[in-house]
Amino acid sequence: MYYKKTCFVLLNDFICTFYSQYCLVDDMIFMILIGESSTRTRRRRKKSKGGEGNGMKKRKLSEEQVNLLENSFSNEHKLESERKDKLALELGLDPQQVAVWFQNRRARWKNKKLEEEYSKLKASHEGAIVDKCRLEAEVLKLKEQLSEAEKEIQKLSERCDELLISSPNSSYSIDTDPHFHGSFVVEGFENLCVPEYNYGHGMDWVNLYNL
DNA sequence: CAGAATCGTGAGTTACATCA
DNA sequence: CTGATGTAACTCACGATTCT
Repeated sequence: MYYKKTCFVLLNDFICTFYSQYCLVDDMIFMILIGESSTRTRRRRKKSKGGEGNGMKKRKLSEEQVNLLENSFSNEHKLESERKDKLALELGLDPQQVAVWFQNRRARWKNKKLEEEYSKLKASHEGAIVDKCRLEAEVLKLKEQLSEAEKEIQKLSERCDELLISSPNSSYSIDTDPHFHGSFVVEGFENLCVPEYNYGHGMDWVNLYNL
């Protein structure tokens, strides 16, 4: 049986090759599809006028048939030979039709699954973008706060300089005042630890905490 | 073991039916 | 009537299994 089918396919291949070479294209014969995108050649099915010709007229499966097929598909996506024959008998269809239906149904199922997966990934991606925006806004806000703090420190530093210049002979000096040894505290920055060696004019230490 | 035949399947395509 | 869409049917390639 398959031998006959193979012979038919081979014969078709021969006919197609022949006609493609000699460009004898007729509505009643197969044509060769020469695709640019594909390396392999495909036979183009001829249009069946009124359901005659090589193939049976395409007919829609009844609701009952589809329901039964769907039921069977939900149980098992693969179709063994026995099940195929049994289903075909039950549905009054050709086993080949059942096989084709399962084949197409698997393709549809796969497409649907891909679409669902894509939707999930898209939603997750959009969520990540929202998070990113929120974090960027937070970073901006923190940078502003830091800038304000720097300005405040700068002001204090300048004030210290002024005090030193205005009273050079005063016994009240940074060197002698124990309050200026070690770290000092700026209002609102109690937890900020300033290194002892660098509380002069420079703001370099601040950069240590810069983002 | 090699090669041919057979079978099942995925991927891609075509043609037809249906609907807005 | 027409274009879009869904789907049955088809083609091809390929891997696995069976046969010779």
